[in-house]
Formats: sequence, structure tokens, C-alpha cells
Amino acid sequence: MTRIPPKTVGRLSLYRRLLDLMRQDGLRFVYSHQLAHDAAATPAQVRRDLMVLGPMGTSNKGYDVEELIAAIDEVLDSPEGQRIALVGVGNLGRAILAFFAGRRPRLAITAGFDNDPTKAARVIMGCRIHNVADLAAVIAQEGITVGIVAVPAASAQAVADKLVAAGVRGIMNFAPSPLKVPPTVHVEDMDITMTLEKVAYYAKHNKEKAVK
Amino acid sequence: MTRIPPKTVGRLSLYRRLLDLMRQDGLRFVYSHQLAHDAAATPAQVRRDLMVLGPMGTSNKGYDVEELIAAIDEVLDSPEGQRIALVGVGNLGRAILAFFAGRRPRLAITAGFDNDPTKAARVIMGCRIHNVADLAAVIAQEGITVGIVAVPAASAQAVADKLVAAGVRGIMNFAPSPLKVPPTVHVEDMDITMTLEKVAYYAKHNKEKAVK
DNA sequence: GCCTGTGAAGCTATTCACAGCT
DNA sequence: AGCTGTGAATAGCTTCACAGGC
Repeated sequence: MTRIPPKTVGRLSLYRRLLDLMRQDGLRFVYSHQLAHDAAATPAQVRRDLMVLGPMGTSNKGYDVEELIAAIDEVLDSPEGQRIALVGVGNLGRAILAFFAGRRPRLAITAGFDNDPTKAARVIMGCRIHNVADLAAVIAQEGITVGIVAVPAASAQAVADKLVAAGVRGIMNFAPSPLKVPPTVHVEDMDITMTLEKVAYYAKHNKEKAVK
Repeated sequence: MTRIPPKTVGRLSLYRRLLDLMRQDGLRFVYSHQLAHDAAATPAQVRRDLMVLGPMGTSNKGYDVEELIAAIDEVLDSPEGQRIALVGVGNLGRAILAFFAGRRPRLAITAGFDNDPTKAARVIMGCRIHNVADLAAVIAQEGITVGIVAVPAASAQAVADKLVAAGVRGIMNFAPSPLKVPPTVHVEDMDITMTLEKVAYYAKHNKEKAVK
């Protein structure tokens, strides 16, 4: 497996979703410029991204939708699937659960954690909620490899440390404070405050130019 | 105003938050390596970012915390402040409202919109909820310049079009579909599904390396 | 003619390394 | 000695432009 650039990984995930919609519409073949249009990218960008899958397209006919999806699955999914733990079942945590309820079976949130005991042992959106005290045990038992941090900034680092100690290899972080983790663990930050201030800045200063 | 790179704008927002915590702890001066530590960046990165503020540091003493914050305010904030509209008051929308309730007064969500009439006219987290039909009127009246799209993918583009028509100059988009907007409008995507699949990919494939 | 795949060029972002200040 | 500010080097990403295929 050759090294895939992070931005490309993200866009492959996007392409797959768009392709899935196309397939539902009965579309068999697609051109790079069609995908580019839907993805708000350029055709060159799309072709460059798809290069990591090996040659997939046919001159003048474009890409076979079915085959493309399969090829992206091959790259992004792991055959046994991966399970995800969500820590922090507040407003945001519940929104995330609702978002993912019954999406990709290969990538499911199978355990939630909260330190509020009234939430523990409940089942929200088909996901069982546990007490954070049981975090390590549940993660080991379910073979969870990915964690979502949706707790206040003050406790985010402590939660991340627990997740890492429990063997998690990737973390999506919603807390507005960068996490310190060993280099073997991959972190993606979703800092809502930061992003909103960025939007506000460009809303104020933009004369031309846009979209990321 | 010289052009500031997007990544730098984001990090300035982060630095400001970290500096604010330091100030609360009574810290007067800070070195680039201390800020870098808290921001999970390198000292060189921090100094490079702070260059857009002009020379601020003192050799051997570092940066005056108070002055730095003021300089960042100067760049990021607009004196009259900016108001934000949130469209879609579902799980995610409410989480965002809770997140921002009473944060920066210079950047506040002052109006929410939903097409569910039972939600309209209510006040959630201090934010008045309107019917989407009144979107243009309310945005004009309150002088709103930034929109947050927190609706399902199917209606995201329609909502974005309405926001743009109403005069909004920046959009934070949570829907998992890229928005088509004119180049005068700045969009930042917060695609939770995409990010999570990215994390899952690197959780599986990472032997070394990490953090963004 | 119109498409894909891709080297090469162009751009943006990060890191290095060091001169200058205190 | 230890810091900032910054040219210069490097790395990463996107766009151009065209050879080759149907």
C-alpha cells in the first residue's frame, strides 16, 4: 500500500458518497468532470486523487461507478470493519450519534461513555452508554480502534490519555484544545470555534476568492 | 491589510484562546515555545504566524500576553462585531447553540431558523428561533454576515442559496455535501463523516507519524 | 473529439538555520 | 545564553498541459 496524502483520503470518502448517490440514480459511468462538479473540485483534482486506486477509467467513457466504489471501499475500509467509541454524551455527542445511526456498518459507533451516572446503562440511538470508569474494559472487549472526544476542553486531554492507554489508534477531537498524543495515534481536530472565527474573518475581508 | 494565509487565521484564533487562559493564570510574558507547546505546534510555526501582527516580541523576554491578545483582536475582530444565523435547529444545531452561548460577544449567534413551525418563535439558549420563511428579512434587519448550515444534506444547497441571496458573506457547513456558492462567499466545511473516515483510515494504516 | 493518466510547473505551508538584540 | 524575526530550503498540494487511447 503506497502512502496516500491525507487530503486525498478525505476526498475519496466524499467521492464515495457522491458515487453512491449516482448509483442510486441508476448511473453506470461517470466522467471526472461530473464528479468534480458534485464535489466542488476540478476535474484534474479528481483524476489525480483517483490515481491512488490504479488506472480505473476508460478513455471517452469515464469511470465505471460500481467499480470505482468497490476500489474506494478496498482502500478506505478494513475487511473486519472498525468500531468507534464516543466519549461525552451531551448535546454534541447525541448529535453525532444521530448523525451516524445506521450509516456505514463497517464503521459504527458501538459504545458511548459519560461520567454522568444517570446516562450510563441507557441506550441512545442504538448505542449503549457506559460509565467512563469502564472505558478500558469495553474498548478492549469490543476491539474499538477509534475514539471521538466530545467533552468540555477541561477534560479533553484526560479523556484522550485514557483512550490512548486503552489502545485506540485514531481520535476525532471536538474539544477546542489540541490533544497531546503519541505519534502512533492520529488526531483530527474539529474545532468549531476556530472554524467559525475563520469564516467570520473571511466574511469580513474577502473581496474575491473562496471555498477553502 | 496584507493577505493572511487561511491556516494562520485559524491558528491565531487558537493562540488567542490559549493566551486568554494564560492571562487568567496571571502570566505576563510568554515564549514562542510555550505557546507552541500548548497549541501542539512548533516554535518556528508560532513565530511565523505571529509575524502577520508585526514585530511583537522582545528578545529574551518573549511576548507580552496582554499586547498579543490585543493585536490578534485587532486582526480577527471587526469593531462593530458580526452576527451569525444558524439554520437547522435539530440535535446538531442545538449543540452548536449550547457551544456558543455567551462566548465572544463580538461574534454571536443572534438568530436561529427551522422549518418546523413548532420550533419557531421559541428561544433556545438565548437565541430566538424563526421560521425559514423569514430568513431574508431577519438577516437584513439584524445585519447578519455569517451563516451556519446544520440541516440534512438534501436541503443544504437550498439553504445556502437563501443565505447567499440574503447577503451572507461566509458559511460554516455541517452538511456532508459541498456547497456551490459565488466566489465572494467563503465556505468552511465541517464534514463529520469525512473526517471520521479519515481518522479510521489512519487508525488502520498508521505505523508512525500523526497529528493532522 | 473527448476522455484518462501523468510529468512538469506553480503555489502554499512548514521547517531550518542564523543574524541581531538584550 | 537564549530569545525573536526572517531569508532560504524543503515538503506537500493543486493546476497545467499534453501524450495516448477509444
